[in-house]
Amino acid sequence: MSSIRFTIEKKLENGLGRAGVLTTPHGNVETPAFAPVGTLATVKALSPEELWELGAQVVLANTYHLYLQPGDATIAKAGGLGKFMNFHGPTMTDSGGFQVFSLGSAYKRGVTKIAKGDAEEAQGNDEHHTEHTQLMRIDEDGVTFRSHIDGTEHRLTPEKSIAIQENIGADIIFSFDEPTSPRAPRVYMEQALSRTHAWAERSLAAKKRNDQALLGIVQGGRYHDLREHSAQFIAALPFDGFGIGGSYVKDDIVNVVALVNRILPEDKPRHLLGIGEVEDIFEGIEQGIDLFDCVQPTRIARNGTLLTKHGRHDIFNAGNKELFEPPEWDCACYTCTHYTKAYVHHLFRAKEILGHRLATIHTLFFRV
RNA sequence: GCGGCGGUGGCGGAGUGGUCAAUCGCACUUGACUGUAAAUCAAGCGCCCCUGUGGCUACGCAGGUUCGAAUCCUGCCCGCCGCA
Repeated sequence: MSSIRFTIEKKLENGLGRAGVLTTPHGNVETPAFAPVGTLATVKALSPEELWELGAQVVLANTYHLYLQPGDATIAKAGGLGKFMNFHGPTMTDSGGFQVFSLGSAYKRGVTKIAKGDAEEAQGNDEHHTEHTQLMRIDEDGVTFRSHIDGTEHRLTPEKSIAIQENIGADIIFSFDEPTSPRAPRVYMEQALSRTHAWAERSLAAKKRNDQALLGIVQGGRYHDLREHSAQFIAALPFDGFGIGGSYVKDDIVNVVALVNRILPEDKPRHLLGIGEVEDIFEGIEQGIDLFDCVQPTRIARNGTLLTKHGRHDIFNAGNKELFEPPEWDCACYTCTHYTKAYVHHLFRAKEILGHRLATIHTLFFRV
């Protein structure tokens, strides 16, 4: 018996796309939906009320970060994530798997999970893959890492990740996985994939609470045959839904998603982890994705880039100085109905906090 | 008037005989950002072009010493401080 219910209400005639409703203990999510990322139990720069008002239905927080601070036991005492951060809607937590990548093979190397260029280019072996400064050490059983905050050593395993996520208490949780660099050698991706699969089974076995939905994560990097194998393996396990994770070549994301979604069971929700940008979302929806999360809108907004129908708008640029018009003319968000580009530009120049808030409100409204 | 200190790129401020178009910070210009190590990071920032181990002009002004001066000497101008 799953703690969530997923109902498909409409489907594309010739394709994988669908719209539905995901019912959780903390309310419904009309899918497809975008989950703003609130890593540390806060979507940076916004209050939960503002988040709700701009249309966010669900928030994703992070296991690794909340385990380090304030500690999952504290959140449990507070009554769980939603109560702790005063967000009354559905919540989810990533398993900490992504930090195996971001603090591991990607650490201090300017590597992201998405390789630009084409598939051919990305084939290049990553010679430094195993030997450079990183905060993670991976073995078959789990991961030993050093806190990026104070350097203390910690251990994360599938069992530990699930225990922490049960303490945090989100409605939807994820299995512990190992995303790889898009440039990692195939041999390494195969090893990582078999770990991810073993960890998926252990995550399921470790689960105790029955009021949380556990989603299994499909990996396989940029290799289609590995993706296919992974989708089949994960689909066969009794998860409440699925996450698609890992690394891609930019233009190939849509193909990987289509490939995986043709294999995953139709009646369970599918979450495309950490994606994405505007085009990625349109393509993902078309290929049957129900849920997205991504740091991109909140991060670029804080760094001065607003998203609009007409593309990116860098509010920091000098040209905005005397543009006394809304960031986007026909936008109904709080920022656009009350403030001008000139003002938001001024706030960014002056390093005023309100600038980050107004930029985030607009860009997240646009994305959601 | 005398004495002391000081005048360097938009600003602050290094440098005190050669490797100086000149450390660094700020400001400015532009770019990046995809399960947040991120209110972060990167590049540029005298002028010119064939964009380079390229050319030219620069360290208050004018002279001088030296193979070579932002750096030493002389005079002048300006600022601050002290004494008259």
